[in-house]
Amino acid sequence: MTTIRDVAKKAGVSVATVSRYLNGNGYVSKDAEKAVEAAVKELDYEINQVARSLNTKKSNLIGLILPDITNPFFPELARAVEDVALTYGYTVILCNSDENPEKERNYTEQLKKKYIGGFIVISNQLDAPHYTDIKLPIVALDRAINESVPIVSSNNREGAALGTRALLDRGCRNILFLRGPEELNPANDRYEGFMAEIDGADAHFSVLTGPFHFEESEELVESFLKAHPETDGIFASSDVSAAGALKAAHKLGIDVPEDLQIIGFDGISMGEMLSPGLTTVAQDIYEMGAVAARMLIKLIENQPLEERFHEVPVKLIVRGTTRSVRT
Amino acid sequence: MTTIRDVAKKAGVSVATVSRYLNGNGYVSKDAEKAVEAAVKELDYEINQVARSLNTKKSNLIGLILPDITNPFFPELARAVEDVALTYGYTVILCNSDENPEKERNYTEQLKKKYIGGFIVISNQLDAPHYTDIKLPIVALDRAINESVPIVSSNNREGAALGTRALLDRGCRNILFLRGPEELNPANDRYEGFMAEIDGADAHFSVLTGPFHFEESEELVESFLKAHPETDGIFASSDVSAAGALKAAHKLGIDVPEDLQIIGFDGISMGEMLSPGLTTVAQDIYEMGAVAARMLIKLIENQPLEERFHEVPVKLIVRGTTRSVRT
DNA sequence: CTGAAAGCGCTTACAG
DNA sequence: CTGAAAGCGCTTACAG
Repeated sequence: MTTIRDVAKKAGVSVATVSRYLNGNGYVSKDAEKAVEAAVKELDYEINQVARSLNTKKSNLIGLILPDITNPFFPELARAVEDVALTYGYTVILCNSDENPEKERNYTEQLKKKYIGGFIVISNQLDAPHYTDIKLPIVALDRAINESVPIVSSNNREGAALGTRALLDRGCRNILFLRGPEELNPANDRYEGFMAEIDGADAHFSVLTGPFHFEESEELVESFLKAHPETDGIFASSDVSAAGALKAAHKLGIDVPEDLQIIGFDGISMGEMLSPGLTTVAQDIYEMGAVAARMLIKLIENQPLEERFHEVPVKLIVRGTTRSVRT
Repeated sequence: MTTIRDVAKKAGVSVATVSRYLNGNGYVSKDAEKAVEAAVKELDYEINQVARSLNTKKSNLIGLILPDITNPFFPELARAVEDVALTYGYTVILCNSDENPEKERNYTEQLKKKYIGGFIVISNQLDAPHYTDIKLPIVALDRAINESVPIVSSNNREGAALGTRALLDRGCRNILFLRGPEELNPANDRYEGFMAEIDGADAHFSVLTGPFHFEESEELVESFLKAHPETDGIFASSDVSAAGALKAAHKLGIDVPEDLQIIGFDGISMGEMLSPGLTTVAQDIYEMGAVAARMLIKLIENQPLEERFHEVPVKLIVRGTTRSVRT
């Protein structure tokens, strides 16, 4: 392994000068610069990040804390984070938290010992001490808690209004809203968006609360549909629960979209694989991850943030679970 | 930040003794041990991994190199790797390669500078110099290349035979096999398994080669089905392409499973969300990732490996895209 | 069994 | 603009 010492020797300067050259700080004369540049190239020198970290107490590691990469919403987010991290020379550590504060704390503690640069976190525990006391840059994704940490999220409220309107415009008059977990801010925002839009509309509606889970959604919807056969529209606040609703409808022999229209929320790729393809309010998941990563890196590098709250627009993707608009 | 020096002072011993105690190597007297233990507890001391790494030229980082976390096969694998890594005190770095050798090389190079412990890699490039010359433990997943690197994979051949037999047993006599990319070993093994089983069976068959991609599979199957309406069974060598086949069938108004039965391969969770639910040859994806992680950690810690080639069994999960067995 | 000392490969005041 | 030197927080022969 060639070290900064080897480079210094070959270039005929001190290691301090090489270090200054490498870091682009401090003064380095043109001559020295050239000599070092040549030596670096000739020796194929690459800096030892560990040694550097020990001095600077920083590393180019960033931590991505999310509930479970197995949840179809997260892989695309992780991909985006990794892509931009790579661009800026950072490396990402994957941390599945299972929404468990103990696991989250364990990660933040362990990684601080590695002088990790900062965290992107998707969690409901953002006000827990291991985050508030962390003294490291962090950016929240998807789930806002308070003003103190920068956040990027979708416009969930507007998205829900969009989906609701879509159902209404397509003639639905007995709508079931599948509401997500009450401890999730995005789910609550979607609920509010739905309520705001349905309010005053010429339609009946019901709300069912449940997790963003396929089987449970399927069962929930199946029994609801049995009890309320007049239901002609379902707005699920996640694609996975929409898939559950669709499956329930199929099981009951209900024609989608003729007799029942379904709209999901998220825009995960599974949506198009269903039959019929799932109409959904799509988040720009990749964009969310990319923006969050860029924000975090700015924070790490002490650059100013233009905004501490970034909202990514949402759009309706119309596929087979809805009919054409009635005029 | 409290350092080993603080602990030494408080315990009234030298830093060398504290270090020995911490690493459990070298002799430490009972008395010294107690004193250090107490000091560590009292000061809430935790070792600085970066400083340690600089000395040992090792870290408890492991790299997971995979094509794209966005491909539904990989998240569960990543989850398993992370789970066992955590158990052993390791941390995983996520690397999306896009099957691009340049990106892979870049990761292995960059991470070596961080004294990464080793890699778990899913790649077709295992014989590229950046792997063969790496001088670091690596374990291959899913795709074997040669004897030199330990590998864990599914019994793809047997799995394919299993799926083929399932179609035959259920009365299929005109079978389409959706073969995956020819550069993928697992895909080839599945092809061989299919051929071995179909050979001599009282059935016609065709083979279509294509990527494990939803839309392309859908298009491929749609035109095939138009040209060959007598097709009564499709065995796709991935769940995603099976989903494409199912969608094509729906589009053409073909009754699945009455007139056409479909079996996939992989066992990803999307399978159950389809309607009807996808019958599939399921790999134990989590187990594969877990075994690979355990193997890698053994390698990193210089423990003997019982086996350099681990094959994880595969099983048929029967859902709605197949009928009951004809007797 | 234990400690002083050198060393891992960098960075950063400081003096010149 | 540059170099000598101390230091980041550990580990590890080596001598005792």
